[in-house]
Amino acid sequence: MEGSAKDSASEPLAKTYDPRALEEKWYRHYLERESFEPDGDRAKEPFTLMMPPPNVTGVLHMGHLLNNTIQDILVRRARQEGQRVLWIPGTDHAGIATQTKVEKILTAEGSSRQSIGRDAFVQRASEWRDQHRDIILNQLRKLGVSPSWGHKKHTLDADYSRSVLHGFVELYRRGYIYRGRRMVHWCPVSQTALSDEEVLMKPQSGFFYYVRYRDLGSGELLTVATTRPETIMGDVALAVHPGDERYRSWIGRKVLSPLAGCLPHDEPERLFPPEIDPASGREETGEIRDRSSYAAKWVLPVIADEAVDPKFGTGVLKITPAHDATDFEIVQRYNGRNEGEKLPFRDIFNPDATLNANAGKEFEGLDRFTAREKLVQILEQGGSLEKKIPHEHHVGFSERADVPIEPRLSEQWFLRFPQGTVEAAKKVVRDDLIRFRPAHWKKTYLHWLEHIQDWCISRQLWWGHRIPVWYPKGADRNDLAKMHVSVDGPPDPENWEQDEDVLDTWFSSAFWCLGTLGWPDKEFDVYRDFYPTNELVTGPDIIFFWVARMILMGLEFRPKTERGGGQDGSKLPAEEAGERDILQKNIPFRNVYFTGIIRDAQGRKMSKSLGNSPEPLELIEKYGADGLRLGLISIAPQGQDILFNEDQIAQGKFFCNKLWNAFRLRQMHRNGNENTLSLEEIIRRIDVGRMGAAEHFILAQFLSLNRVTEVKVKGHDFQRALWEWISFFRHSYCDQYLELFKASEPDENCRASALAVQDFILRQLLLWFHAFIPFVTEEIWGLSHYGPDGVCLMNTPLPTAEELDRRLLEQHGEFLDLKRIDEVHSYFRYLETLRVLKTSCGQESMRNVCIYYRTDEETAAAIIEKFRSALMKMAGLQDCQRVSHDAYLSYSPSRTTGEVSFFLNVAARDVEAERQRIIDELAQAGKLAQLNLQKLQSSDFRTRAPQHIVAGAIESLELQLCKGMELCKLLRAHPQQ
RNA sequence: GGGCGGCUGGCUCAGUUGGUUAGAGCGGCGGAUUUACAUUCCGCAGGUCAUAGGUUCGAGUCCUAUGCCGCCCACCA
Repeated sequence: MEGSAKDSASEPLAKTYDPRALEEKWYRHYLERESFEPDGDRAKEPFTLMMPPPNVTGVLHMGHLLNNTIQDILVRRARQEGQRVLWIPGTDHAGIATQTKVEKILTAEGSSRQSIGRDAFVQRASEWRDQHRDIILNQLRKLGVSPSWGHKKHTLDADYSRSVLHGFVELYRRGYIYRGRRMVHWCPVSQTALSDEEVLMKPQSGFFYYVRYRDLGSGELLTVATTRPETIMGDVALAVHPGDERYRSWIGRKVLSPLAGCLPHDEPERLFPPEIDPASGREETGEIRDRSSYAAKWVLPVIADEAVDPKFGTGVLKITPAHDATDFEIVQRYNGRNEGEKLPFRDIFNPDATLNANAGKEFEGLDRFTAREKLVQILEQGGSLEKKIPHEHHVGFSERADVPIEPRLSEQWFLRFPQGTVEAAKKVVRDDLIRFRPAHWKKTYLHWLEHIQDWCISRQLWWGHRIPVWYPKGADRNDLAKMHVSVDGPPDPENWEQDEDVLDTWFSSAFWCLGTLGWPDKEFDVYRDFYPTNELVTGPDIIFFWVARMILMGLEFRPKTERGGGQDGSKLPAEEAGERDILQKNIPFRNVYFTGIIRDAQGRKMSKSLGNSPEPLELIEKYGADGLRLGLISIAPQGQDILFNEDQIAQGKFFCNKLWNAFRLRQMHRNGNENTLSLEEIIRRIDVGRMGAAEHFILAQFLSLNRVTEVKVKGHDFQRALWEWISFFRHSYCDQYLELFKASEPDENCRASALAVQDFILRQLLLWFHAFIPFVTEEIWGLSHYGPDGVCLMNTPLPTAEELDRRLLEQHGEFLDLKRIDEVHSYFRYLETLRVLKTSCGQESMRNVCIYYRTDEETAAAIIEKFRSALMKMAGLQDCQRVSHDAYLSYSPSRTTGEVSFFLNVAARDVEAERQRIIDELAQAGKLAQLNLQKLQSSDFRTRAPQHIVAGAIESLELQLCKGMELCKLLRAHPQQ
């Protein structure tokens, strides 16, 4: 196999890091070995993750990249920690979206779904789906994701469909699913009902039309304010608040619609004569109502209802019960109260939101907005329009079709979640049995459950799971006793007709954690130890659509599994709703990680229409999957929106390159007897007695970081841990340690020990970074022989910090020398001071400068002498000499750390500037000293602050005073001439 | 109308239970060098931590109010 060892000698790393070839090579390698399938070893703890199934109609976007990168990191890390990982990928059939796509194709062919019929349409849609279902998943492979491809699911797969239908049948049997004629949100474009969640409220500027209705008897006028005058033909009453003094006398009276008599084809003689006697109005009304449909249409009673807000508009509401949810309820209440007269529910719209025959000849066939204009014109001409004023209000839009929805009265299927399950769903999240990250989404989730509404789950579409309900042919469908509800249908299908509707796609997604594992069939046994799942990674925008509903379904069905403990199919008894341990076993997942939305540099949402989204595959091409993954994660704070910046992605690639080169350097220092580089071998090769100070320094830092970041990773704080490792590697390891290593000239034995320390760190770095950048680490791993031949990095466990500490201790005992580590810290401090000194005098490029230093502290002098050669190389010096403790070089540029002062052996170009700089620095030291002094002067501070803070203040004061003294001496060496 | 999140150098963000002089990356400016790596390294400039109060020996951090930006929920026709 390429990339793994053929012999024991190391293969050199190529001069340049080229992600393309090696990423492709390794992905193929993993697939061939089925490395992503769950390990068969049942002793290992299972780890399950369900990929949120992308829509088959979708294209890969930035959100997918981020989301799947996070998931991949989680599962790769779980594998490295010795867990048996099952990550199920899949796709969603996307009911409305797919149906719309296929219908468009049919339209282009001059055909339609109606003309080809249901079976042929479903066939066409299936074909289209088959062509597109794996596109996104295949694109995701380029990102290097590692789901268990062998367990791929699609929501319309036969087995998954059975799970969905079983869920429906069971919920029906338990009495939570019912059919009813109710007001629903209707999308006139898709021509289907929608759930509340699929409606988006958008602000719209329109008009408030004040329309006059005339009392049938007295001729008095009553003004109604409405935003939808086109529904006047659907009016069946006017309503006022029962307590509204202004209109009390109107209740029970009859008014004439302002449209009456205004239409050209209307028959004026049927109208009531204007001179009608008010006293007899009541009887006349009744009479005319009875004998004329015309009157029935135009004569409206004024009724009273609490729902009317007296303060809004004129306080009078026109009632169109077929086109407004509030009006519908008002009429229902009214009809419930009234034994005699019942108000009708007059529907004046077609399914596509054009007006129908009920609206009259003038309007039939018109679009609702055209009708509005025409109607306003007619009202104006008829003198019934009092005024129109601009009005800003919110209108519900269909999420998919982006058109205003119509409230529509229709026969639909609804799901009402049982209160016990709803309470349990609240509890599991409130008490962190399911942990939300970031936690603030808990409130949003709980608020939704507090106000949970019945869910309209039927859709008037053909593409989806057809509702498993059959009616006897020709019988009354409302006869519930005769209905057949089952997964497999009636045994004599020829005598039945199936419900035409399909289920909401989100209803089918609600079973994703169950159905993908084979629930409720026997097959579930195979996977039962994978439920409940561990993690869910998704966007907060589908918290209601998907997350909440999966939790509800999981708790409702309580599948019996190894990890869970529910009674399969049993109800969740209300008294158990408080039982923490039972709930713990029945949740569908334990952690939910909500990702942020990726926005463009200006903070706008990425969208196709704006064209502001980079092409994901191009990014991979440009920066490599590893670079892209690392860049993406490094800019993605937990749960916050992310402003996309391509420069940051480039940084990801730069890091991979740096890593690559650090290993090239290591390989250049290889010697012959380093064939195996197992952890054991590496530890053995560290010769503690010959370890340099630099190795003490870097190893201590490494071990400490290892411990600290492990805690962060456990808390899912990957980004923070990642930053620390990146910074350690770049700054501490490469820039500080390796440069020092290269600059010093250790003897052979010390050198061997240093290389062993490097291997110890590098090996762990590869393991640690592997979950983030799998390919480049795998490639380097293979070339460096850190594991046995043929064993991938992917299959190598990540040693814990505790384990590394323990193994070092076992082999070598406590050996880190704090004093020597401190020396290295001092070295870097002196080096920095020297660099600043050179730069500030414009001597950066000079390598022939000589430095003098003076110090009163012999330890400081010893450190400088010890690191002299490295210091000279790194700072670019020709010489570095100590001068006697009281020698200050006049007019020489200088810098002091307080303990050591450095002088350049050239005269300062600008003595005054040098003097000024010293004084500025002195002022700064004085300011800080003063600050600490002030604190110490306060007895409150001395008594109330903790001792270490007080001690810190004293120490800081001392430091600044020492530095100040030294600066004063330097100042004296620059006398005014 | 209700709720949530944010406000820290030019930009993007860190800043854990309050504690020495508020950090980083990018960008800017100035440099280095036949170097494991220019996909590199060194240095510099730049911040009254949105505003006003309060608590405290001590506030970017806690409390109250206000402002602005963003998001979610909501049947006011």
